[in-house]
Amino acid sequence: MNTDPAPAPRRYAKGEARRTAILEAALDVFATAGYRNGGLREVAAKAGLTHAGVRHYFPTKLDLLHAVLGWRDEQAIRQMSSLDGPVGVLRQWVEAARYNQNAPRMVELQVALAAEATSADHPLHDYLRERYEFAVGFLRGTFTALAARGELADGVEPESAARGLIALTDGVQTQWLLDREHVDMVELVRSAIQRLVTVEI
Amino acid sequence: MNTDPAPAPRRYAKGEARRTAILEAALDVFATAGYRNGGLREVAAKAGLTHAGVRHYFPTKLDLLHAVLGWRDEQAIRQMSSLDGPVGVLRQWVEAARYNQNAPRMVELQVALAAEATSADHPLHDYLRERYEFAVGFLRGTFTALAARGELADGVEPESAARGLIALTDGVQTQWLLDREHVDMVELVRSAIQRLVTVEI
DNA sequence: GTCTATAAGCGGATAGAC
DNA sequence: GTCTATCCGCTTATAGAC
Repeated sequence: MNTDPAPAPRRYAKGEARRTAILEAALDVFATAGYRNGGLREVAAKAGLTHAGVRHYFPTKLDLLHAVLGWRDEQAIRQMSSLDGPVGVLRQWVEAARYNQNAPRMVELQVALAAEATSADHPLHDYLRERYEFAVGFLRGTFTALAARGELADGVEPESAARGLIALTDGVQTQWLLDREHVDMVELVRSAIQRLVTVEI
Repeated sequence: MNTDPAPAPRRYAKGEARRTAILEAALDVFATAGYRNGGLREVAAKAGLTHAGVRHYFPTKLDLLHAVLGWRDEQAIRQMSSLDGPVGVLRQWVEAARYNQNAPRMVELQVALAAEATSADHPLHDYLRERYEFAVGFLRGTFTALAARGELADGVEPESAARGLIALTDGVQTQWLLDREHVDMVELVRSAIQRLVTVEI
């Protein structure tokens, strides 16, 4: 009979390392060439295997991209949700901009993706819609909570403040990619938020 | 002998008229079918000549696109500059958003272009950089003029207000393309501007 | 630049080595 | 479980005539 204790539910070390290598390669490729132009074979080459090997971990190309984006989304959401209140959320929003300022590839990916997934027939169209819907709802809730505390600036409406902040954050990325020396994403996002609330951000 | 007075130093009327006709046709075609799908023959037909005729004025399709964008920029700038003051400029900025709301293909063209011309090696990279540089300078001047009139909201700095407004205007387009029913570009732009100034927009 | 035909490359699927 | 070799159907890129 088996006297061993139940094995710990761990992932296989080699597989995990490969997975990470593939995700890093995919981020690089998608950020440079975009989702449509970036190829599985190029990702595979960067990760040191064949395209069929990549598909062992990520059955479809879309699964791969979702994995890349999902990791980042999860992290961001977890960080913002763990904060003690709406002010913390907005401060974390600024921190996300700071993080992006050190991850130009990720910014390129996001900008490229947002543009190409605009077409209704793009495979990521629905994903992106849901992502924006979630973000708008999340920020709308944040601004509503601030309104209840009386910490919202006069005339600020939660829905349009949410959409506006997201829009500005997106647009700032384009300007930053075009001229990184003269565009300060963090300060632009921070000052925009500051204009929406009465508390110090 | 020639008794006519010396001709005024003017451009060739026919060539200029043709040029304008082609640009109008190209704007229409690109805005309707997009840059990739819009064909020179369709542009030519709308302008009343053959595709070879179009190429006489614009050697390549990219030249034509560049000319269309520059032409449209000039028009927008002329409209904004002809206004009696900085408040008029901001109101015209809102009107530009309203115009875009009726030209979805044009918006798609702009969004796609802004993203792909982000790469340093894109043929329109320099054009886009200069376009943003000019727009930032123009709006910075507008906000500076408002500051001199005491019509700027507290804590608004012209440079970041200019970059922020441009960023928001860009970002709103992406959201609108993803969900035209729930995104009101005009109101989002207007309310953002309203938060920057003390006068009614 | 467009058109047409051809070539190349893509994501995807399978069988099997280890 | 991990991964390669190889194939398929399809889309896209390319070349040459116009």
